[in-house]
Amino acid sequence: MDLSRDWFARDAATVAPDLLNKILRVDVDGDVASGRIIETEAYLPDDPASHAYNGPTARNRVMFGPAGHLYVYLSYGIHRCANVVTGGEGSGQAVLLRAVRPEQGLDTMRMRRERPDAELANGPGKLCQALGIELHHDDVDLLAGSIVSILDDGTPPPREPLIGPRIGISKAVEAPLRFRVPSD
DNA sequence: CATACGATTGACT
DNA sequence: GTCAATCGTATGA
Repeated sequence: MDLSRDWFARDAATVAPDLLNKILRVDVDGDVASGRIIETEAYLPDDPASHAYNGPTARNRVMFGPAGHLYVYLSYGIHRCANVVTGGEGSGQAVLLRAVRPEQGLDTMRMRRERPDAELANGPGKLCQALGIELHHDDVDLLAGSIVSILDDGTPPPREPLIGPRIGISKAVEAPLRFRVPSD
């Protein structure tokens, strides 16, 4: 079932572990690919590592919009990274989707990635390539039955997620804001 | 206008 | 383990 706007409007550090075991589903012209979210990172307001730290810009404006929208940006000029906007409108926070376990549309993902199954979506850029998330999906509303949506299939988040430091950043390096499903 | 640098990945030693 | 690819964005002249 769909999640509510209020569910996404909570703090990023609360939503991030709650997103574990939810389903990320992308429908590109009827070609459906989905996966179970197994790793996330929270980017908070007043967080030096966050794109939103210096206020709204053309790139990060979606982070300051309504919760439950998708924020997609170009990483290292090559890859795409997908985030879920959280918190109250204007607060500028989001949760980075770092890894999913492929569920539906495995053949499509293999075509897009041409990699072993274990490496189809085990990274933020890989997940976007496998599921078909593109830059033009920036600002898509995940609740409106859109091209990209996040669904709750009844699987609860892990009671004790693995918690660690965030990856690939140079500021606030030690903050324990990365969450992962154990043994996955 | 010039330039430095990524919320990464994949190939290679 | 190391390192190049590749370009939009931020920052400063």
